[in-house]
Amino acid sequence: MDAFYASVELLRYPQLAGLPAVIGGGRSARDEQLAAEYAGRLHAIPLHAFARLADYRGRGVITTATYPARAFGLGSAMGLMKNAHLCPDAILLPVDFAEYRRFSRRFKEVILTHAPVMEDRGVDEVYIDFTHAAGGQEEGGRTLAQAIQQGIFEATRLTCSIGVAPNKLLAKLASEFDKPRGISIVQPDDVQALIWPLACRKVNGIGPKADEKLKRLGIQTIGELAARERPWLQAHFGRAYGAWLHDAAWGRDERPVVTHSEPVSMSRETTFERDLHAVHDRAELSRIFTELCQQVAADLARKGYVGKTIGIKLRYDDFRIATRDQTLAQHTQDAATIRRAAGLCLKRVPLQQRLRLLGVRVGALVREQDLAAQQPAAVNAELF
DNA sequence: TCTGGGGTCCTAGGACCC
DNA sequence: TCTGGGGTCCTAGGACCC
Repeated sequence: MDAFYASVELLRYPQLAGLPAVIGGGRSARDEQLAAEYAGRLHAIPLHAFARLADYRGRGVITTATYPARAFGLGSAMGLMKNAHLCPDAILLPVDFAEYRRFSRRFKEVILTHAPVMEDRGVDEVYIDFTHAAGGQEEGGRTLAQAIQQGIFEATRLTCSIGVAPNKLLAKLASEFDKPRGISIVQPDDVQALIWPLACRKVNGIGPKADEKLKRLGIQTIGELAARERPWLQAHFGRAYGAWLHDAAWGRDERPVVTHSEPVSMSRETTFERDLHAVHDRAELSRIFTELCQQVAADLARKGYVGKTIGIKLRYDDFRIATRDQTLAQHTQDAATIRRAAGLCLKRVPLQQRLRLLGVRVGALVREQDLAAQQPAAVNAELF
């Protein structure tokens, strides 16, 4: 989807069209106050919008920028405070995940009516298997891609960009060729001309660390990566990742489109408005900790899962991260049980330094009803 | 004036078992 | 005096993605 969060906000507030706006920030008490202050001042801005980016004082990042905001150099994952100077008058809107999820469901429903084999890749992205879908083989896939774009636009007034290719790796690269509203088709023979000139970082799976290392080794583009011998890459990046890098550079990818998957873990975490100290801010920290446990417990219950591994995550004021976890004898979704186990985890971690973030995670998930069916069988097995 | 939240997967060492 | 080989589970950290 093109600038998904921002596009959804533009549907609600068409008066933002053409203006630089960013989605991000949080919902702290101060955010709410700021919003109230602006409510009466700018008739064009909705009640809960924060208006000027320069006036924001929170610790958030930009999740999405409208295309006019991108022209100012604003983009996702940027710190809001740090980048406010790039465009002080940009309008800051709070994230509304519930709304984005509603639109996410709608556009995915449309896709499923055209092509039933779809892999969910998050709120704004999917892989679609065109192989056996109507129009999927016409005009190199363009017929189906156009039908999907049009169907999504009619249902949601949102636009998307589609890449059609022989596999997921290439399709993902192709989808970014012509944003927004683009359709790009990459055939197997196009790898050299269309893919090799791209920066390695464009490949899904080459992140900042790997890209940095590749650059140190004199490799900037995918073509330069393809030119290296497979064993050489394996010597520098490990057997598995080195081989994968080589395959990726040659456009090889055999992964299927996966239509269903089970969650492995659920977590809740929060960055504090100010850094907190385990001793000086004990009460506040404890309150937040309990709340996080209650939230995960509620998430588990709502979705019908129980988990066995309880974990915590801390981010210190210097941004270092520590995690601890503990596996229980039995699966649980109970807030108090999670709180107790998480509390024990917390005791195993150094707490001298100030904390920026606290998180609680429940892993080793099993569906609630599967567990009920499983347990008697386990008891029987032990009898023999 | 620094840098969100919710995930997945991989690696590597150690415990433990047969 | 000299200690295997394979497997699973647990734990901590880290890379990466949306």
